[in-house]
This record gives sequence, structure tokens and C-alpha cells, in this order.
Amino acid sequence: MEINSLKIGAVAKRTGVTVGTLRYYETLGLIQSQRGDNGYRFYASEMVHQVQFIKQAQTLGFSLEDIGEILTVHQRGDVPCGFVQALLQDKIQQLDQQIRERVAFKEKLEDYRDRWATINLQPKPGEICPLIETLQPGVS
Amino acid sequence: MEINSLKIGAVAKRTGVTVGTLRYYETLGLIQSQRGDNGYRFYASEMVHQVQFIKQAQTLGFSLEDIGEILTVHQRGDVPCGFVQALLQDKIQQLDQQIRERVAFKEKLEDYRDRWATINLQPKPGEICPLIETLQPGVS
DNA sequence: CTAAAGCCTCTAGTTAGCTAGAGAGTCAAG
DNA sequence: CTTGACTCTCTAGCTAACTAGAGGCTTTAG
Repeated sequence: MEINSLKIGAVAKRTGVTVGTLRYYETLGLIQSQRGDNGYRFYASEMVHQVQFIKQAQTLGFSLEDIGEILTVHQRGDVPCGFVQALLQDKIQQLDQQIRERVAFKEKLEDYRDRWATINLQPKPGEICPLIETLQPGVS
Repeated sequence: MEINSLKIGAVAKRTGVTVGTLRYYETLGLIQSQRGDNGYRFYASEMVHQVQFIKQAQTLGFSLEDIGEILTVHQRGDVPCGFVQALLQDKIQQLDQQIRERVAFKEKLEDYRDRWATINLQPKPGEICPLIETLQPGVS
């Protein structure tokens, strides 16, 4: 076994991910391995760093697909930092959008909750729960 | 064909959902049907209302599982409004939690974005993108 | 009478990031 | 020399709410 040549379990231990996850990352093209005569995967020690990079990038909300693109840029020999900054800005905007949607939705629900406090809870014949049935259709 | 007896396509047209969705709702127990000699589903006309109820409840963010429980209460002969109010309160709290998490996360990302504006973008040997690699591990 | 439309069941695919298990080969320690 | 740890591939399952398609009946309109 050459120096700088780790089996999958060793990489798993050093990075804190499972061997299953490493194999999964390989199917996505996020990491690469050599194969020995026995079919075992062997990893250059830089792969430990690359897996740590992946985990770190995930904490920023990047998807594995995003991360794959970052690594592709890197493996082309380019510096992916500008791309990373653009991705981050996208994430921030998506988050902002989600926050605004959820705040508006929460206000709507609170409005219903408060209005329902005054509604008669006895369903008319054929009704299931008038709280829901008295909503105007299409209000979303 | 009896009065008040609709085929699945008629229910679909009246409610705006697809026949596939109606069959799916049936597998979940959200709606019920009788079968004719030919195997066709036949629906009482109240089922149109029940499907509209389901759609309306979905606009409040209720899952089909939630809605199934509401309908179960109703079919027991009870008034589900108290249960609906409790569910709504749950949804509001979940939303509030999600909003707070996302706001905090967004602030973290904005903080990174702003700090990155001052970082040298040239990776050292072995680095992929120092923006990500200089994050403290474990900061989430 | 025929063709189109409607209905049936069953299976599988969609998103994202894994996880679990079967069944089998390989390697290291005692 | 055996046993247990490690590795391999392949398949399937997880969440949620559907959607699409195959293959095959039944009904309806003209």
C-alpha cells in the first residue's frame, strides 16, 4: 500500500462521514478514487480535505449539485471563489424570498386564528368545519 | 345511474383535481366511493364538497395526513373545529420557528459575504477556495 | 358499428441526501 | 486456520403529493 493511499474506511474515519456516503459522493462525481486489484477504492490523502470541503460547503446551504460545480471549476484549474460568492448571493436571496413568503403566510394564519375566535363552531348540515368552509375560495 | 351518483371524471371536473388525485386520495382514506358492477367508482355528491374541503384545508398548510385526521373526527360524528384550531396553532408555531431559523441563517451568510469581500481569493496550494476553507469548522 | 373518451389496476418516477440490507469476496490478527 | 472486520455491488426505502404510462375493459356519441 502506497503512502497517501487510504482505504474507504480510513477516509470515513478521518472525515466523520460514513463509507456509504463516500460511495454516494463518488456516484455524483464529487470525489474520485483509484481501484486496487481487489476492487477496493484507494484515495489520495487530498480526498480527505476534499470531503471536509464538501461538508463545510454544505453548512452554507449549498446543495451537492452546487458543490459539484464548484469542484468542477477547481479541477479545471480555475479559482472557484467568484462562483462561490455568486452562489452565496443566490442563497441569500432565496432565503430572503422564503422568509418573506413565510412571514406573509404566518400573518394570514394568525389572522384566521383571531377571526375564528369569534365564529360559531356548530357546523350547518353538510358542513365539516365552518372555520375552513367559510374561507373565501382562492384566498391563498 | 342514481341521482347523487357521480363518476370520477365528473367529480374531477367539479373540483378541479385530476382523476389520478382522486384515486390517490382514496388510497389515503380521504374520500370514499361505491363501486358499480363494472368496477367504476361512484361518488355521492357530498364528496364534491369533501374534496373542496380538502383543497381549502391545504391552503392553510395542512398536510393530507392532518386533513385525514380532521375528516376522521368528522366521520365519527364529532365537530373537528377545536382540533382544526389546535392544528392551526401548531402550523403558526412551526412557521415561526422556520422563520427564525432562516433569518439567523441568512444573517450568517450575509456576514460571510461581507467578510469575504476583504479576503484574498488566491488559494494556497491544496486549497480549493479559501472562502470556504477559512470557515471555522463546526460553525453552523 | 365504430371510434373516442372514460374508466380500471399496477408500477414507477419525481426531489435530496443519504441509509439499510443482501449476498459475496478480501484481509488481518491470533 | 479461522473468525471477525472490512470491502464490494446492487437494490430498495425514506418524505409528500402527486403524475405518467402500460395494458386492458366499458361506455357513449354519432
